[in-house]
Amino acid sequence: MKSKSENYFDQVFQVVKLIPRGKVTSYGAIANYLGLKSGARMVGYAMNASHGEKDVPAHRVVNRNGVLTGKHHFSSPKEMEELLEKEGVVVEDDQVLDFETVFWDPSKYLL
DNA sequence: ACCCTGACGCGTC
DNA sequence: GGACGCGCCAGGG
Repeated sequence: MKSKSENYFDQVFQVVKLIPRGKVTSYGAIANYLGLKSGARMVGYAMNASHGEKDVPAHRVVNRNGVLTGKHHFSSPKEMEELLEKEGVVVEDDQVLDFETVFWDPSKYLL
């Protein structure tokens, strides 16, 4: 047992794993869906731990602005936008275009 | 064992 | 309308 926090870490991982291909979501949306009082911050920390998780597409998680904030955490800064564009998500200047269109809200699409 | 920093978001000034 | 601070947790040096 590492710690109890791993519990909510796992919660975040589950949701991220469920993000459909070609869609993106925001840290806040996940936090809101999980009801994390601390907010998006915890989601961010959780993503940090998602490094070992192979099934966690962290590249589909952006901030509320649609900006690829965590791109620098990948093997290569370009990897995130490449992965997204590969899935059909248009990214320009580290920002997701048509963010509302490709936005996938867990609490809305996930019951 | 302590100090620091870090994938966010929102309310206020 | 822009800038700043707060809240919260964990892992690393």
